[in-house]
Amino acid sequence: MGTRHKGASREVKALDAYIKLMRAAESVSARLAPHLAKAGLTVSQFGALEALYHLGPLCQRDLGKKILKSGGNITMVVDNLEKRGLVERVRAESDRRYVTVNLTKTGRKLIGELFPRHAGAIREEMCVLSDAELEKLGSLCKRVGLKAKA
Amino acid sequence: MGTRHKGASREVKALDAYIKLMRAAESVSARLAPHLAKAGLTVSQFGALEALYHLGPLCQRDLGKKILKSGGNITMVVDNLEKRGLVERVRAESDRRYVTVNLTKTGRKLIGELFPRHAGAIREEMCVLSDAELEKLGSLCKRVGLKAKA
DNA sequence: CGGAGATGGTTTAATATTGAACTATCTTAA
DNA sequence: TTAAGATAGTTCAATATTAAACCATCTCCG
Repeated sequence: MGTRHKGASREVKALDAYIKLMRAAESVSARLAPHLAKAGLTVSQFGALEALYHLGPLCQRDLGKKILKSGGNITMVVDNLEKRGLVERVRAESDRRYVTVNLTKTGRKLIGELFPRHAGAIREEMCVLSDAELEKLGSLCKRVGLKAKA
Repeated sequence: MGTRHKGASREVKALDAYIKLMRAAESVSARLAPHLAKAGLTVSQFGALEALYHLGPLCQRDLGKKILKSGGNITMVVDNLEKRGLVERVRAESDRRYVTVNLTKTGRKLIGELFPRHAGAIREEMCVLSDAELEKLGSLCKRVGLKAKA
């Protein structure tokens, strides 16, 4: 068997794994999103609140890094959260370029109640895998995801 | 150790795997998208062309199922592909509710050239994993993704 | 000091995305 | 045959998303 065939087979395996990875992520997201929608939150809005909840106040740039979104997008997501009174913007005194995003009392209450429920829903989604399989999946995904830095 | 602690540990594992799954999918997508953008295509547009290329003409509903998008979205994606002359809509004679989407000669040429290059890029993205690991990742993802039907 | 360049955020234009309301068409059953 | 219900597609409103242009601010020299 020549390298040409070997290369083709390798490519099929890579494509197949890639497609299944994407489908899994999309399927799980799609099944989880309605859960958040009931609380009137989009996935990004939830992600932002969750980051602020677990990491404390962040500037928009750091928030963007955490939820893997562009600067322009963060402006809009924070805009919408601010309109609903869930977060507030505070211009940093030391360096006036930075805007720190803080959870309001209302926002903290919402995410504090929602997060445990959402975590439960995620556990339900992943329940088809055993503990060992979850770890295996996590470690494989981590390597694929981090490939960028290589 | 009581069930409470066991349950919590299980939840942490599930959350951790979930986050890594999402990150991996987003990271790979983000690294792949610029590749398509060079050809002036978005991920959805590429997905639609690729489905038509490998499966033949499809009605919009089937196209939506293939690329996991809503009906309203398909209308727009096909609109934009049609504007660029890559696909054409044909109203079905037998049942006039259906619109069949066909690749044009231009569209077929584009996806025919682009697909192999894109597949190569995907292989590069997945190259951190061995063949066996790719299969393992694929099978775990498949089970998580298909959980919906359960 | 003062300009050059870097950095954080906003705005804008284009496309994506969904759910819901709506139109057109088909099917079914009374 | 015809009215009711199902189905395919479109439209609309809202938000997401990005890249690029842009403004404000800061830092670092010279």
